[in-house]
Amino acid sequence: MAKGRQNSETSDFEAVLRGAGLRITRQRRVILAILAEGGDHPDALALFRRAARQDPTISLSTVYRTMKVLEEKGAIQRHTFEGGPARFEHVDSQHHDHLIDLDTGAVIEFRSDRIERLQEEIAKELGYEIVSHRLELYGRRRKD
Amino acid sequence: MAKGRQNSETSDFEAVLRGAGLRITRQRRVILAILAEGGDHPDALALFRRAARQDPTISLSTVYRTMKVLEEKGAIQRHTFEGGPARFEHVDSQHHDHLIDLDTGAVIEFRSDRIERLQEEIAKELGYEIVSHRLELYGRRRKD
DNA sequence: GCTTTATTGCAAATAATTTGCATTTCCAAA
DNA sequence: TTTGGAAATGCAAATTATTTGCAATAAAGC
Ligand SMILES: [Mn+2]
Ligand SMILES: [Mn+2]
Ligand SMILES: [Zn+2]
Ligand SMILES: [Zn+2]
Repeated sequence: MAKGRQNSETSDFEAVLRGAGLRITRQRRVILAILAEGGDHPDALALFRRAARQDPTISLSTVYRTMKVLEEKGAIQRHTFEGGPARFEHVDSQHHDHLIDLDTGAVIEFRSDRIERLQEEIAKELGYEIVSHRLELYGRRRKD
Repeated sequence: MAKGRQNSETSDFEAVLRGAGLRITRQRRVILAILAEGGDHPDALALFRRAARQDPTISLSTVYRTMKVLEEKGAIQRHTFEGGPARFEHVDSQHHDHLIDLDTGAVIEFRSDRIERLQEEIAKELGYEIVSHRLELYGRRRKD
């Protein structure tokens, strides 16, 4: 199941690259596979280290460059949670926002159609069209 | 009116500093006055330049250091809008979120109790207590 | 005024990310 | 298949934003 998913995701990525007239290099394949499998939110260095296990010739520059180009193509998303470097995630499923556990650093995903709708309303009232947004909750487990 | 406001705000700041056992220096007074009057969201460099007009001896380091200490004391807020350095604002009125005009860079403030409430609900459902949050809308004026 | 200690300015250090350039690799046309 | 040229890579150096060490300065309380 992870295997099947990885393959299809990887192919999606290749489709994205090809569709954008970009080349499919060994290092891009490795990086993309990691993002697709992982399902988490690694930063550039984490991504680099994981990638280096599969391809020791890969460089941090390439990770950064790949993230930039993939972000432009809409294949990944870049997050900059408070304090800390940018983190990346594979864009496959629907949009979601994040809750960061201040104690563990865990990133929890959630989605609220009501909030999404309210944002649109607010923007409209102000005479604006939303291009993107960012909603992050920072909190701690409630002890009951 | 701007005069009266400035005075009271400045005094508030001094109270915050005094209360925290911090010293009220010439440079802090200048920086704080600028934030209180301005009502906008300058970054460290902008703050430094404005401050330098009133006190040419001020340094960028001091601006950064002052922002850090005031943030810890809750007297100011730090924002990190997409791309671009941290920006600061005086905390006086009630909480609000921001909409950034992608074309002009303008920062528009808004507040929605409904969204605030929904955030709480979501966190609660996930078993969390919100400590802080960040909601930013990025958009452009709608042409009608 | 004098003493103590926080604060400052300056320069150097750090952290994250980007960029210039020579070299390698992809890929599609032959 | 081979091959030519453009795109991508690795490495080192550059940038950007912010922090920090340290000697000098200046608040605050006496
Ligand atoms: Mn996510
Ligand atoms: Mn604001
Ligand atoms: Zn959202
Ligand atoms: Zn809010």
